Amino acid sequence: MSNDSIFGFLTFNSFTMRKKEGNKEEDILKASIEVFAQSGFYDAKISKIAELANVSIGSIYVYYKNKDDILNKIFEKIWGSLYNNLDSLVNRSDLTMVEKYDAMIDMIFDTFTENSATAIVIAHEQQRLLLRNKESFTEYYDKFVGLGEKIVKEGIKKKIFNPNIDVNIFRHFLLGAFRDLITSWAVVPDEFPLNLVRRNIKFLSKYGILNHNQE
Amino acid sequence: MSNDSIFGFLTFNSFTMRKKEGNKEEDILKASIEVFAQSGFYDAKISKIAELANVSIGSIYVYYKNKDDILNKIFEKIWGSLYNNLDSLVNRSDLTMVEKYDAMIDMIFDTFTENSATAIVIAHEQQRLLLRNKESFTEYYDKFVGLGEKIVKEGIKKKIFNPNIDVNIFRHFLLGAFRDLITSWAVVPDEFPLNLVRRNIKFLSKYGILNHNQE
DNA sequence: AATAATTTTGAGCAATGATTCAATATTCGG
DNA sequence: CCGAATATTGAATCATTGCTCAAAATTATT
Repeated sequence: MSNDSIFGFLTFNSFTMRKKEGNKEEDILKASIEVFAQSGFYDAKISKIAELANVSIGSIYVYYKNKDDILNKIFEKIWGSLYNNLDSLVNRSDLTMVEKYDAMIDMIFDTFTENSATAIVIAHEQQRLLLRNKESFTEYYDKFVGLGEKIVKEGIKKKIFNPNIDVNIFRHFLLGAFRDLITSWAVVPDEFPLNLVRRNIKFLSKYGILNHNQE
Repeated sequence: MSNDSIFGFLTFNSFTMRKKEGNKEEDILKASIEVFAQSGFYDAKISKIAELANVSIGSIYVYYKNKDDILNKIFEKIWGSLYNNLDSLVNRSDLTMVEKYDAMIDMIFDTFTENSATAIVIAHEQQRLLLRNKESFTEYYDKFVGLGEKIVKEGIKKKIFNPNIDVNIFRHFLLGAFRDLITSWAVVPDEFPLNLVRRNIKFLSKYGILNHNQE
């Protein structure tokens, strides 16, 4: 009974506790991302996910409540990651506002291109989920957006960004543009060389928001 | 036999031809747009559409081959309308390039805001349909995009627009931004006053593409 | 009014695919 | 190797809903 401890009451009945093999939970999530990206949420078959994850159908329901739950976990994970990355960026004082803005774009860009299947899933399903789940469908998504707006507002206060721009509208403008471009890239990568897309997003969005270019 | 004429061979067997009442075909389309916008294509029930259109379930299948067919007709109609409007704009020689560009934005904006439910349907389903139907899912959509690119290219040739911008990327940038903003407006109109959205789209997109603002 | 043609109807068929759960397999401490 | 606890399985269940089609209703013609 080597697992005994004075804090034993805090642990799950820890002896005769069988360890789960491999990491089915993660395998299922990865497979789901692929299948959702390929077929869209509604045409995605649980059986196909099970097959791809090398797991039985029943196992899926051990780790996830249902099909929707899988989708939610996918969002939770990617927006959590984006939030954390943006969080460590937002308070850096060694960057100018423009550098910070560029870094934000790079960060979003990198995250999505490194997870292109997830990007497709988000591009396809997020709008619908936001509607269904009117109030905050993901804690992290809201936090992420909050941080993004913070950067833009800071830029406005420092008169680097155009104060006539509505921050909320700019947010949708940028994320919307992002979404279409990332999806297009993920579907036909050859038509959308990454460097080109990144450069264009930066240029187009920046010179729409910089004070620079006022009449 | 008052319907007889020397062109009688051109008419359908015109006697004993019963006229259909009202306009079920259109009623069904309108109801579908509402239901699709409300619930999304997959959660939309044919029975609900029938109810809203004041029509029996069976009638729907007289006018449309199946559920997908209805969606296609919705796209065909809105993109056809957009194409026609843009077509009469593209060759006008009484406008400067900037005026023409602004008019294009206004035209898209007006069409979508006058048909906000359709706008939501497009925002939600188009990506998926484009994927599924890789090659040209709507004749009019492709034509519309072609005209849009023509305007931008003309602007570039006249050195009004920045020649370093990739036209294809700019197209996705603009339409993507549009999509998110129109959807957001349609869902929570109070948070997105139309005039403000329109002005911001124009400003943000223009000053990203005008030669004006180069460093 | 009778007939014929067309339109409308909606209960029920059929297919689909998410989810369940009783049975089986695996692991672990002893 | 045993027994207890946990993990895995996938055939069977169950609910859902798109779509069909035989019957009923409507309209036009004579």
